Parts: sequence; C-alpha cells; structure tokens
Amino acid sequence: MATKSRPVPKLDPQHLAAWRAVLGAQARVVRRVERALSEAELPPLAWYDVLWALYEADGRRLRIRELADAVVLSPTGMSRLVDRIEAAGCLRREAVPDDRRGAYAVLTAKGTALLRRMWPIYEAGIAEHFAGPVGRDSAKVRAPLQRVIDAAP
Amino acid sequence: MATKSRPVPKLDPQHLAAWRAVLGAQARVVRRVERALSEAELPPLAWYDVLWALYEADGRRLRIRELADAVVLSPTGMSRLVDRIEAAGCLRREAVPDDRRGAYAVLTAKGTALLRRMWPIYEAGIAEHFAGPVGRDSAKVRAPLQRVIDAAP
DNA sequence: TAAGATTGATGCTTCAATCTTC
DNA sequence: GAAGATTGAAGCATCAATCTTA
Repeated sequence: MATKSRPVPKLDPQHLAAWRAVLGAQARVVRRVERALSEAELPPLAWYDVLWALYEADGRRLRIRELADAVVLSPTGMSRLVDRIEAAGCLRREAVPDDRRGAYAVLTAKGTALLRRMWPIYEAGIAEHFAGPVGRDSAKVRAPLQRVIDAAP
Repeated sequence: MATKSRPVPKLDPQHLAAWRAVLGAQARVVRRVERALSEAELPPLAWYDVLWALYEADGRRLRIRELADAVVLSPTGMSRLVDRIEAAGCLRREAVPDDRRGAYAVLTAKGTALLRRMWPIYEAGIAEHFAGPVGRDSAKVRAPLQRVIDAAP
C-alpha cells in the first residue's frame, strides 16, 4: 500500500519569529494581569474565562465539556475548576434534561457580580500592557490568529 | 499634593478581540505541541525553551534569573526546572567568577542533542497549526506583539 | 539593605482509571 | 463500545521565608 507519508511541513524563520512573539507577549501580559488580580484579592484569570464563557452562552449555561473546549483546559481540570467556582457560589451545576450523563454549569447572580468586579482590573491590564504597544494594529494581529483558532478541531 | 491618579486606560473592542485571539491561538497550538512531544516520549515545551535560550546565549550559559526572565517563569520555578534538566544531564550549574551568590546554567552536549531531537516535533507543530493558518501574515502578527514584549520591563 | 538562589507549603493541572448513561 | 464527568496519583508552578553574598 502507498504509505501515508505526510511530508513534514517546513517552517520558515518569519513564522517562527511570529510564533515566538505570540508566546512572549501572551506570557508577559498574563503574568501582569494575574499579579494585578491577586493584589486586588480577586480570583485568577481562569475564573474570569469561565464566568465570561457562561455569560455569553445561551441561558447563561454550558456543558462542562464545552467549557473545557472554550478555555482550553482538560475535562479533568475543568471539572475541578467548576468545583471551586461552585463552592464560591459563582455558578451552580444543573441537570441536563435529555442527557443524564452530563451537567450544565450555570452562571449565578454572584458569578455575574464577580465578573463585574474582575473586569476593570483585567481591562486595565490589557489596555496598558497589550493595547498600548499594539496601537492601531489590532486587526493585523486578530485576523491571522483567529484563523489559527478556527483551524483547531 | 496632586494625586497621582493615572486615568484608567479605556479598552476598545478591537483590542479586546485581538487579545482574545492571542490567548486562543497560543493555548491551542501549545496544547497540540505538548501532546506531540509527550507522544514522542520527549520532555515538555518548557525544557525546549530553556535549552534554546542557553543555546543562543554567549558561552551557552545564562544566570538562573536571566533564564527565568527569558521564558517568563518565577525564579522559584526556574530553580526547580533547572534541577530537573540538570538531573537529566542536559545542563550543569557552574559558579559565577565575580559573584558568588549566583550560578550559571550551562548547556551540555546532551542538552544540545535533546534540543535537536525536540525541534522536529516542535517545528512540525508550529508549521501545521500556526504557520499554516497564518500564511503570509506573519509580519503583521510579529511586529505589534514584539512591541508588547519590548514594553515589558 | 538589597539581590541571587533555594527550600517548604500549597494549589492547580494532567493522565489513567472508573462510573454512569447513551 | 463510546461519550460525559469525576476521582486518585503525580508533576509542576507559585508565594513566603531563608540563606548567602554584594
């Protein structure tokens, strides 16, 4: 049989440099934001990501698995993260009508309130450390990286 | 005295969307690459970052602190990471001539060899999951994000 | 007194295995 | 048998405290 030998994709230096820039920028901004949240005695960024995903979703609810995909966390990690956020009263688990295996995570009023307290800190961090240096080039950054996201199965 | 009230920087939706794209793309590509390395029974990406930083450096050596800054890890975390990589024989600690507080991490031949084994996996991951979707727009991504990195103290 | 580095305690993330339901 | 979710065990990162030297 013909071997399914996928030719190894070659990587040019331009792409590598761009990738390194993504890594470096992400790490530095996240580090600053995490520090600012911590200093404000607020939960880490991961909480914001989860609460925000729920806020955007229909009925303010998502399956655990959907949540894990949305914020790129293992199902295991998301199960435990939901545990902690639920223990804080910021979301609650709810049965799924037609599928008794799974559970919804549903945003609570307290969760919305926390989202509103975290946002100003997060916003200021993005504005200062990311938006400032990026300036008018936000679209140039966004469009290609959105294709990277959309290409991920 | 005049209060040092820094006006809160406002964040427009364009910048927020760009930031979300950075987060999403980084997380998805890193996840794939980590999985590929693990399947090839190779160490995680953090090892590559450290070995690469040493390889690039003058005399194939860097202070622990410089290493921590380069890959955005806490000094604590870097100290332990260096422990593990040293235990694997891929770097060694060495005294600093003029400063007896600190230590160099120095790349070993085994470290260079590991770098060479990891790179094809890493390269293929970047090429397939990042460079592919980015296409010709690598410079558009790189330049603004490099400014983000350079702005970080 | 401050800077470089390390150690102890703690929390988070992951893989493998398990349980339930489809 | 496969998918959604959870639990146990292990690895890794971080803060606070400590030790040494500048």
